[in-house]
Amino acid sequence: MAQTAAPSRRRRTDSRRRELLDEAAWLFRQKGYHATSVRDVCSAVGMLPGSLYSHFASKEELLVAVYEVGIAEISQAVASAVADADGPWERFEAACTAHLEALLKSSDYPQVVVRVLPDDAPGAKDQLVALRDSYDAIFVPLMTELPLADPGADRGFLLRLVIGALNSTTTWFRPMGDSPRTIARKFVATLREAAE
Amino acid sequence: MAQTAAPSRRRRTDSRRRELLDEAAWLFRQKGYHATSVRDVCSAVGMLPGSLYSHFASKEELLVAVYEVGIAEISQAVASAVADADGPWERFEAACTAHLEALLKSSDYPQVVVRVLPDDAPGAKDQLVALRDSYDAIFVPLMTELPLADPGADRGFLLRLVIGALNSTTTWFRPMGDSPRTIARKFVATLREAAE
Amino acid sequence: MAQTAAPSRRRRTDSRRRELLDEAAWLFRQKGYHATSVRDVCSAVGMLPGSLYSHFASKEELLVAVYEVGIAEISQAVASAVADADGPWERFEAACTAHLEALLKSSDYPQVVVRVLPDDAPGAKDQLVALRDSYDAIFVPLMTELPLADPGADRGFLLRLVIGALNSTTTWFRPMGDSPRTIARKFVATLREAAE
Amino acid sequence: MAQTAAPSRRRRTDSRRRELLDEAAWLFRQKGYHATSVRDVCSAVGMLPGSLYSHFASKEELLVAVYEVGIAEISQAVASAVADADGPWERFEAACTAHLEALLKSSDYPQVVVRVLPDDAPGAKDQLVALRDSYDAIFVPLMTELPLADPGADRGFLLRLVIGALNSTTTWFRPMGDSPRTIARKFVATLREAAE
DNA sequence: AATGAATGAGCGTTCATTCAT
DNA sequence: CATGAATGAACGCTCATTCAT
Repeated sequence: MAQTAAPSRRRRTDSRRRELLDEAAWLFRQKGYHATSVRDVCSAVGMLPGSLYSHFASKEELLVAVYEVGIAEISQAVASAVADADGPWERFEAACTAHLEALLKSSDYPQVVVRVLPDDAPGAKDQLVALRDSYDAIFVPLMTELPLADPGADRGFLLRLVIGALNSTTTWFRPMGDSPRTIARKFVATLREAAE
Repeated sequence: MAQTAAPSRRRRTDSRRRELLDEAAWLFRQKGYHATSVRDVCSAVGMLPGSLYSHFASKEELLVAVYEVGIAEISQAVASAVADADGPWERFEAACTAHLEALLKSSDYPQVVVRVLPDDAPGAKDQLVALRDSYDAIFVPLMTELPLADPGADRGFLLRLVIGALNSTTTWFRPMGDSPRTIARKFVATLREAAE
Repeated sequence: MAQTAAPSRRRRTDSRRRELLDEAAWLFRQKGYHATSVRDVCSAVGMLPGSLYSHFASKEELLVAVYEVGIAEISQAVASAVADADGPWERFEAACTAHLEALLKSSDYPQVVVRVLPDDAPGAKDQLVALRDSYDAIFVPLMTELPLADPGADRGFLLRLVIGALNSTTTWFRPMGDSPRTIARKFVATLREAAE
Repeated sequence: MAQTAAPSRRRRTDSRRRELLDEAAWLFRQKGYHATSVRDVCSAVGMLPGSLYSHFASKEELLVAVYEVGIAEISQAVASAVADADGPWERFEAACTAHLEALLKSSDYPQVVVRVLPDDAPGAKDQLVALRDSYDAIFVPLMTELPLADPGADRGFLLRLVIGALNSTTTWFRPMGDSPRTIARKFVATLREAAE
């Protein structure tokens, strides 16, 4: 009974932080990092510019936090999709589907990872690169187990192209057209024909 | 006699303009549009910030000019490569090779087209989008004539993925590794196996 | 029984207040008043910035409190040194020695009085000036009783120069060089020769 | 005739810079470095805050420029006073008189050197210390040639006390009281009696 | 007594751009 | 064509302080 007080304060605090993150994710995705000012983010959640610094030490740290959520969301989506699939091609397609759905639906966070380059925040570059790498690592075993016609194919090379192709969908995807799932199916079908 | 003065003056002017373009291309490619200031560009060519406006009406117009050169360079490279090739797959591979070479070698201009999004310069967005589209148009007939296993395949969709994959090379390409030509050959070989 | 709680709590409170004072003295002496933030002081004692206001009404009042300790320490040192000395020159030298030792050894408080000007805290200026004056007053009788060669000398004027000279030692004193006591002896010896 | 155009522009430019310097000197002297904002300085000369940066790269560089003028003024005053005097004590007194007059009359610049500590501008500390040292160096030969009763006296030590005493006059000097010249005469007379 | 989120004002500085010279 | 001082707005951030908890 009496316990509700503390959690409620904590919840309100967390919710303010979350509001800032959500708004930053939206703006970073939409306008990019440099074109989004701290004032933009704060005024969108009804705060004064200085108040952001109760939650994040700097604009760069805010970006890192958005990146972390983005990577967490897409990583988790891919990991759980892969866990449910049987067979190497099926796992690969499941991963691509999950990747595209995370990227193209609802949440803004994963798109920030694609749009905002680590170079945009020099002081946080290493953290951002590490986060990106940690995600790419998920795909490596999936790629490795793929039974390709040419077993000596450069799979690291192919993986980079695959991710490049998938991420480029963010620039032309429209909700009215093919769904992320359909895009992924078409994409993998093309590759699979090539490989077998 | 008296006419010689004008051309020589014009030539000097053009060369200053070209210096600004070259420097802007280098900086936009390296740091992006927002992270590059008019000051950066001017001081790199030994000018004061205000002097840029003798050559370009605004920073956005400077970007448009860089875009134009970038599109012109890569378009011309692709067009002439395609003209020299026989057969649909050969033409397609020639186009991809020329695209990658234009993107990854020597000139900074084409990379600016890939790195700087039209959204970064709202006032020039339409021009930038039109330039991008004019380039993509070159690939459409090449894609159309490709003899795919599934003749009903969505070729517009495939084209976007292909260009996305090719452009993503800018983020990981290193001069010490595979050459652009090699990358293109591997890439097309994979697709060709898939298609036939 | 029940009374023991209160004193112990009070003691804890006092100790927190003292920690803040000590840290403020150190920082005001080292970096000056304006260059020291409330944050600096609080974080150095493991408090949050707002918590200072449980102990002091404002940053200016904190400065006043530090000043008070500084004046108290140096006044007491000088007074007790003077009490132990015989003869006007001896008393004067004892005062100078005590002044320099208070200023240059261990405690940070008296140095704050020298470094931080009353003007730095406009709202507390009068209090700070009064504290400084109360200290200078200790020297007045010592100066008055000094048997100078020229009995009509302007002793108020000399006193200000003496204190100015003594206080300037804070800018160049190094613990490895002459001790405060030695500096004082040399200094008074010079003056004494002049006077007699 | 035609030459007047260029100089007049230059003169106006220089005069804006000089206005900024004068105002900065006044404010730094009056309120200190930290308590004076760039906005204070600019608005006092009818400029916008950003416009200062056409003349000085930073607030610290503005301080350095003020310091330089202050050191130049007082150095030149002392040097020319010394050149006109005969005899070691006469030269010493001339130097003290010039020092005090430079410090206490008309110009604000030299007082800034006394009031603002090198520590206040960490990025410019070395320059400020070097400027201070360059001034002190002027006094060294004057001190060295002084025929003291104790020829083995620590003249470096005495010099620091002398300068400390002289500079402390800035805190209590009032134009209605003794003139700088009178203060210097009294001061040197005291020392001279001591020495001979 | 202490927290910590929030305030409101202000900081030093940079920006793209203008314009008289 | 180029200068360079100036603009006006905005930048990321820090400040002393408040107050509900």
